[in-house]
Amino acid sequence: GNVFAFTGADIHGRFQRLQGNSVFEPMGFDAFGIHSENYALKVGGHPMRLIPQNIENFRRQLRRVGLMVDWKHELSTTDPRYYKWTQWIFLQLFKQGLAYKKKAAVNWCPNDKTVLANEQVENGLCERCGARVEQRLLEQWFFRITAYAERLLHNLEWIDWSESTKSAQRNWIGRSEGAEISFAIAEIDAPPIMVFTTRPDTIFGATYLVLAPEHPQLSALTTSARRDEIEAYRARTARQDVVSRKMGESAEKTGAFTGSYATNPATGERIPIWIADYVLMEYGTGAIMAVPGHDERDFAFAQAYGLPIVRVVAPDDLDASAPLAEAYAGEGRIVNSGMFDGVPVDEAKSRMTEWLVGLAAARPVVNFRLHDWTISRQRYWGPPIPIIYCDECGAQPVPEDELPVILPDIEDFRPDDTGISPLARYEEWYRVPCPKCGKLARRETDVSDTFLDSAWYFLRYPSANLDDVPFDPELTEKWLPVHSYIGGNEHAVLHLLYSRFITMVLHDMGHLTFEEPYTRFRAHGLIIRDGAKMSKSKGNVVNPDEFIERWGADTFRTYLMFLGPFEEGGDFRDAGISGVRRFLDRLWKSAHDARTSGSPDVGVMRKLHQTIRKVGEDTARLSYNTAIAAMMEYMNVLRASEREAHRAEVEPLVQLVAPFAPHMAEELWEHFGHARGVFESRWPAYDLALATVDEIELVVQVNGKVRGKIHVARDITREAAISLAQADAGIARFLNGPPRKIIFVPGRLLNIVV
RNA sequence: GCCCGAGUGGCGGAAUUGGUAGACGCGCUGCACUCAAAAUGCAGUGGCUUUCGGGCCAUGCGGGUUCGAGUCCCGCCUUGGGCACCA
Repeated sequence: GNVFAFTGADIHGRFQRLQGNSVFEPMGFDAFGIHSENYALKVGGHPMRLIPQNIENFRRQLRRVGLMVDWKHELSTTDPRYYKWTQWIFLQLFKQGLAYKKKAAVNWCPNDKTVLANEQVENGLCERCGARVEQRLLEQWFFRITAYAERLLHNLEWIDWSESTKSAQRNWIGRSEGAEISFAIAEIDAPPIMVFTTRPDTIFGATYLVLAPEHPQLSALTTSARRDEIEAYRARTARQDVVSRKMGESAEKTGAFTGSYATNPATGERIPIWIADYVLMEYGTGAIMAVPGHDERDFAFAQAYGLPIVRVVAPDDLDASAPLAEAYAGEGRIVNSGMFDGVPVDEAKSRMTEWLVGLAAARPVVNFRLHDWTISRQRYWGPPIPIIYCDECGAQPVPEDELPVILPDIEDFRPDDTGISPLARYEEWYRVPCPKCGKLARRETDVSDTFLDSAWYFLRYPSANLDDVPFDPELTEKWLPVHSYIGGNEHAVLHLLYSRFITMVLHDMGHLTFEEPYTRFRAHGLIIRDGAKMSKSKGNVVNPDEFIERWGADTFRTYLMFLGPFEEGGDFRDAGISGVRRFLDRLWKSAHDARTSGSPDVGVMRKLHQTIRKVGEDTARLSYNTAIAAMMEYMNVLRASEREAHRAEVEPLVQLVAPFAPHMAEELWEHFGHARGVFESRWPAYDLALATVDEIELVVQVNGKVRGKIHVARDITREAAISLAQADAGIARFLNGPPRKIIFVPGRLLNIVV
């Protein structure tokens, strides 16, 4: 999978270079994080010793694949010269108030013994190890990514990215427009309940309120008669883990009555306040107005507890008093809602919000699904968060000129279950003077999330060898933002979202002139083998070393690109590679047998220019499989001419194939006597006159069915085509009757309707 | 349930705007070369039918628009991915 992605990017880079562009193709290693640390724990080694060995192996393999990488700019996120600046970035966010510490319910992986970001939890399971994630109340560092939610969403409209990736980000950010509505409490003296809804138009149908079991206002609203039941319900739901709670969509709705009532601001009616675990504290205000007539979940709950169900929306063809057998969430007109009766749903949303705002009972609100990014990790293998806690001065940033805070080389780095990092066991490391008052203080012992390391690495590449700045302004201006980024969609809501956020922050602080890190992003597809995605756990991986050994790097690269559209991936079948090898062998042979005497064949040269055009266009849009097919097709023409090919017919093909098979192309280029490498040359230009087909097979249809083909000049006129078609015996026999209509598409077809 | 994407021969896949469906490759069949095999080269290869000219049917299913639909529209089915008791 890695070789597939890198090769695809490399071909693009090499192609751009042949186009005469300056290309910077960097490579780096991101080896901080749980993944590497767990590996070290498993094999009983130390990451500081193991990582360099692994990197060496990767480097060897990547070189073998033939990537045009500028190794002088290689970087490693575990290098203090790099993570010094990762810590610097933390401090920039801290300065802006975008890094803050709070105690909150966070995702805790009991297996990896650390906190995880929301983005690292899939269906309640740790994306890394698959353990069930628990909720723990811990004090953690957060990045205020939610402050950028609107912009992260908005910019998706203009950045040139794969639609699938943009769609994943949109879903993740999860913007919804609605209103926060205030429900006053009836009878007792308590502050109102705020609810969030996207359907303010249905407020006349709100027959009860529901709070999340953890809602902070709950105890004030629980009557003494109900206290025992409420407490019992809370205890029962609190015990359930995240997974079983969230999988409850189809399960029965349960809840408990608080004993208190609120007033519906639209109807003035007294409605009961309940708690139920189908309302989540993490979203909106942690409370909802229940509209059982028009919300599936509310409907199920109302049925279970015998609460009133009122219709306030009716489809156009239905009576307002028609009973509801199930929640109706479709289009229609407002009913049973006083002066709003008859208003279409869409219009009612804004009109009713306005009305409620006028009553001081509501305000328009936009809610996001996106949460702030938890970046603390209670693990060893990461950059220490550069903060010092002082009893007098509080949390103090480490002064920038004291960076990096070096991760100490310690023997026992195993994580434990305390929610505290292993670094906290090393007093000699964490005891430091307060940077402000000088009194004895202690370092933050958590490290930062690996995704922070990779959220800015592209900025570092051009400046990889500079030690006094994270990224040099001039170099950054010259090379960034990244013009072409190719990656996997698994990073859509992780790396790709985080790096956009960090870039925006640095832009807003004046460190960058651009606010989006990657102007063009293309998600590559997945390699399938034996009917499944290639993965170590499925045991269907291919070792590149073996294939390169047997077939050569050029054949391996070209085959990977030939198996399907690059952006969709493909089916890796071991046998299929032989066809690509055959093609490269034939090219090798043709080049060596090429004659210089005589002149090239006109027909072959015509095909050559058509091929140059197609390969160029296809390669530019990452349609590598069709580019390769076009070269193969040309090779077939070259061979079918039953004579030795002329050098002029073969030489340009060497340049076309060079991005795919660079090693062989270099050899052949030298064979043709060039003193400089093939990548010093320019992509051959095609002659438009030659590349344009001048004679075509005009398709002749009768009543839309193909009845014949006539060989004609490309620019044949309608009249000439018609008379030629009528003269053709094979076609004429279908023309039984005078033509009623004739369609002529120049250069394409003629359709005679009789 | 909502949002993206995909369904085409035995297989992987082609078909810029509606205009010859199946390019290219694998596999398969036959032939040449060889003592033989491999490699290589040549020819054939969607299905059914045929008097060997051809004819009919075919792009997940059912409708529609059009002279003409893999491509556009409506309704489904299957499948990959994202989100999901998100109000």
